[in-house]
Amino acid sequence: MEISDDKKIGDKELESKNFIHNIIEEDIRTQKYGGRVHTRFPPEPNGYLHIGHAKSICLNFGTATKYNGKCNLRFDDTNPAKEDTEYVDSIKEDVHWLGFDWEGREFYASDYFETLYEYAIKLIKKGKAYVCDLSQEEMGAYRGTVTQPGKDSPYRNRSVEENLHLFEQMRAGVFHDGSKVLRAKIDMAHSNMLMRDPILYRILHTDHHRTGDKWCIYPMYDFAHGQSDSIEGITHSLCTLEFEVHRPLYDWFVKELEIYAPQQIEFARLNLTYTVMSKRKLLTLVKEGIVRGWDDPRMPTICGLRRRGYTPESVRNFAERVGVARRDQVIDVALLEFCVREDLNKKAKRVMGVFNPLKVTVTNYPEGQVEWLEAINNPEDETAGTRQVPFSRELYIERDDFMENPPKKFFRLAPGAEVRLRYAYFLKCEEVVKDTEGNVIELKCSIDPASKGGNSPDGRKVKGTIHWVSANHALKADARLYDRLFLKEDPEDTGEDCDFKVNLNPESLVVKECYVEPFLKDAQKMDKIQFERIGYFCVDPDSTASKLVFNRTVTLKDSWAKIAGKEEGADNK
RNA sequence: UGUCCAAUGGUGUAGUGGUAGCACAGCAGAUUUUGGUUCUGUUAGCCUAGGUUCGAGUCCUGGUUGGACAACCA
Repeated sequence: MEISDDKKIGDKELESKNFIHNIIEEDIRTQKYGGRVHTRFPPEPNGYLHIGHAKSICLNFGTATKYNGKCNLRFDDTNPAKEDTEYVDSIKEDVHWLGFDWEGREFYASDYFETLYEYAIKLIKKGKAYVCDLSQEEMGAYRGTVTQPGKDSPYRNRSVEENLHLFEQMRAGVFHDGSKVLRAKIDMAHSNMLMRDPILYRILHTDHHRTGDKWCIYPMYDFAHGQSDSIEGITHSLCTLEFEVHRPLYDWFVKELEIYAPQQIEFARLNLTYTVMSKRKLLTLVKEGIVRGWDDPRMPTICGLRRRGYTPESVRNFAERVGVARRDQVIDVALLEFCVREDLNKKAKRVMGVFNPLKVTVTNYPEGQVEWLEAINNPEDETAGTRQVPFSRELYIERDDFMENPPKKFFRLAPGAEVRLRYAYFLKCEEVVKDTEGNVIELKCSIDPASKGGNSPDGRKVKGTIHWVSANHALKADARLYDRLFLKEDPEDTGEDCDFKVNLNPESLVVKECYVEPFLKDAQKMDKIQFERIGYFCVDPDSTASKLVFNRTVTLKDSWAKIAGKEEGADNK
């Protein structure tokens, strides 16, 4: 796979520093690893990647790039019961989409099963590991608690020969699942629970997605991860804070095994307001049909963000801006939204689309006449060029752009008021047509023919410019208006006996039919556009030749909504 | 009633003993054929009590608050 130019990593992302970079620069200075920098991104292939993983991906790959080092993609596949190639494929796609390349260094912990087995033998021979027959419940009891020391297993003092023999038999499939484990012999009274003779291997007669039925014993995370780092020559093993307590064990293994020692450095995982991030909760959303799947545009998964219309650059920029530190972080989702607006503002073509149509008849414009008017595709990018937009006697404008009794600061259309139709004419409202119930159903307006293109030769100013489409030329399309999935900043902030689902936003998806200009008829799936004055959208893969489907990525900032909101608040006082 | 980790504006993040800075959010204004963008200004911060020092956000000690740790998960 090639990485296209627009996915290349920008200089900006290489400039900033964090505490990990400080450590690395010191290590380079002291030649701790001969000046090498080698990181890795180590997902377990048991689920889809989310924005939190994106932070880790950007940190690991970005750090390698910054210091002319390397970053491996390594699948931590030591639990065959949960893992699958389906996830391997999606993870590779997502990492690549983000703009990173592992240059063929695609590794698997399962690649090292044989070496890991030999490492275990070495530990047994040193008297540092033993086969234990305690049941799961018994082992729990022997382990003690965080405030009380554990006690030694009765199997702790088996001879090296017996342990060797038993471990060989474990591998040979002599024992059934759960009947025996291999444990490290460390200290059952250690203040760190993980050092109380942790399990190295368990028996699992389950086929592995890569090694098939070759193994019926599998290494635990702690015995596999650090040694995999060591085998790959990783210098800085970056992981999240919850692995901090594992570090003494990580160091213990490389020391006892007398192998190359990478260093583990922990950083805070990413949390977002109005968002749940745990795999379990995301799975709940999918399984219960609350969202349409892992790539539902409301999901914080990378594939969800992609379908929502986020760009790799915007996600990378976000990862850069959130920073890397050791205190828990809850990032305002507004920062994510800012990042995507920032990128899309530079890239998205502007087009007009009407979401809540109100019919306008231009009474002084001849029936049947059509003019094609020139419109700028992107004021932020001259190379985006221009397009032609059809104008005719019958138009649709946005219902919100007309008020019969407007407040002072309302610059849009009102009886007797004049606005500019973008790229077209000044338009004046002459008459309001209502149905029998008093609802406004149509506006009869006139244009100033001299103002064609949007400026009047007499220098007359209008304060408002509104968007429109020609009724007979407009395409009907579906718009999926996405919003935050949860109503509360902290979805976990629930009453007693409630779970996060009580905080779901019932309007996180509103489907609307809209009218868009004919320019869009050739739009391709995943194309990103801005409907002027509305928001950024992308073309959903569900689109067909006969009907386009647009996903709202994010709204435009709306300072009118703020003003209007304040007026309303004032009225209520 | 344990061990470890953390604490800087609303949210994040810099500051490595010497004038607390940046981003987002907020507020005010300018520009504008998107009430978008852009630009300008502005509100707001070192958890606490001691100690070391000429000088402490930074170093030390105690406290407070928050987090992690008792899967044959990773």
